[in-house]
Amino acid sequence: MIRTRFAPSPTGYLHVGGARTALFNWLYARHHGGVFVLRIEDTDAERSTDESTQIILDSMKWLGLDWDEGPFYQSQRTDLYKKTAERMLEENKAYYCFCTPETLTEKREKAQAEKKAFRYDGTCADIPLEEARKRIAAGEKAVVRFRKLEGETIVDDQVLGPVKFDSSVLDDFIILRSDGSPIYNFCVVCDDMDMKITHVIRGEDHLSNTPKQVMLYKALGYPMPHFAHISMILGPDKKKLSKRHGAVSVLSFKDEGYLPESFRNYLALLGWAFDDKTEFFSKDDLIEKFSLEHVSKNPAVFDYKKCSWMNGQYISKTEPEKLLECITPLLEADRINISAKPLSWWMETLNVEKQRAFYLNDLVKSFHYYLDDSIAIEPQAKEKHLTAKKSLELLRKFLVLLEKVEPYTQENLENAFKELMEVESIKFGEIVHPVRVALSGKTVGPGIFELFLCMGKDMSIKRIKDALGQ
RNA sequence: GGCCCUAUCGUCUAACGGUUAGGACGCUAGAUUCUCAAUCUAGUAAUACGGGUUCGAUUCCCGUUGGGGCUACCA
Repeated sequence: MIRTRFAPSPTGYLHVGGARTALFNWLYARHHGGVFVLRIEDTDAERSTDESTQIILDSMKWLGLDWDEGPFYQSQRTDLYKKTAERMLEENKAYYCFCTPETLTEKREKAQAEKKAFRYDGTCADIPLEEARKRIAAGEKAVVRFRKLEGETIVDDQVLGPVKFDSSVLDDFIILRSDGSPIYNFCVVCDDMDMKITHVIRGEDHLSNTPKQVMLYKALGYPMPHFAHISMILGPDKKKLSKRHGAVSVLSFKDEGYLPESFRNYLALLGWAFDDKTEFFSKDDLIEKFSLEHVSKNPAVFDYKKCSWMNGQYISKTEPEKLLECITPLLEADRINISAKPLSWWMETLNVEKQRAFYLNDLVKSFHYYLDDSIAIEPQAKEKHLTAKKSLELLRKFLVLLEKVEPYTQENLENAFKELMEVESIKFGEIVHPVRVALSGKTVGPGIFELFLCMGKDMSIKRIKDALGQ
């Protein structure tokens, strides 16, 4: 049975990189009919917050990444870590260290000044356990250090292949703080073992930690999980993607009007590809086709343009019923009254407007010009099409014809335009632009007849009158 | 500084020793007797560099350079 896990630390929102890690773990588990575990790594009491945990949970739900077990909280599992550490102490695989943070910092700075790598010098490595216990009983503070293994450690990575680390680059690292709380590298091993994780899929920033963990597995006599490290996600400047680059939290994409399925699709394409042409994948496609073999090794730059293009593609392919459901809260937030129009009108208008929307918010904006009492005309649009005397004159004449259109159909609207074009001997383009700007306040939008039909006769007349200042 | 990962169009990527190096985003141009940021069509653009191995290297090996990561009583 394949078991994967996503183990974020709740020190902020869930960002793009974390989301992709979660996605790959989830996909791998689902593809193999395995189990996906969620574990919150909150052993850093200083930085972990409940709000962050909630945001992470919300983000995952939005992306549709459902977990089978958890969320487990490391802060509630200290017994496991303490017992394991105690066992290691007894077996002489770990030892108490009384060096103070101050002396350690001093030594580290000195090493840095000499441009040497700092490694713990083993000052306390030979203190007998009994003596150490007496000193602790007497009130001294001590951390627990792991006695590192000698020789070469090989991480057989599922994405990168075998990666060698020499023992000399590591030192006797701390597994328990002086207050008895456990350190990340130690918890991970205890938990992954306890939760029977078979595949550890995580960001490449954890690759350097892996030899430490491999040593712990060996020392503890635990079976080794498979490791798979996926490359970092970069910003346009090729630096690790961060706040500096703009929106990076998953929820901000939600707020910007992304559909979770499109965002998930784009995320999957960052570091993974199925073949040389397919790029649209439904949830089921992703589950069926995902494999670690097709994960690429090199870092990927997050392309906001392609991401929004993909969102636009999804929006235009989405059924209007579904779209209305998605934007209902947004409409309400914008005080647009949904019951002001029949459902059929919403469906028709959504089908028209979805064609060129990139974000759900674009859709919401478009409903303002259909439904608001009055609209603001974009300055540039007004300048270009509603300022020249001739434009206004034509618009005035068109209004007269429009009022007589009955019944209000595309054919009759076309005839109204034709009549004006003949009488004034003008081209379609000369009248269509002023009309469009009058109706919507914008220079771009749906076809003019679609716009008229969705807007309705009364509102169309009102918009033109408003534009003429009547 | 030390250690580790990595290198195909500007970007995401396909090719797993033999292809006119493919697709997508972007960009440019044309089309749409109505707009465009939509749509359609066309075009632009890449194997970082230097050595090997091989009949043959994008592909395998080594080095250089570039990019990234780690180097805490953070995760």
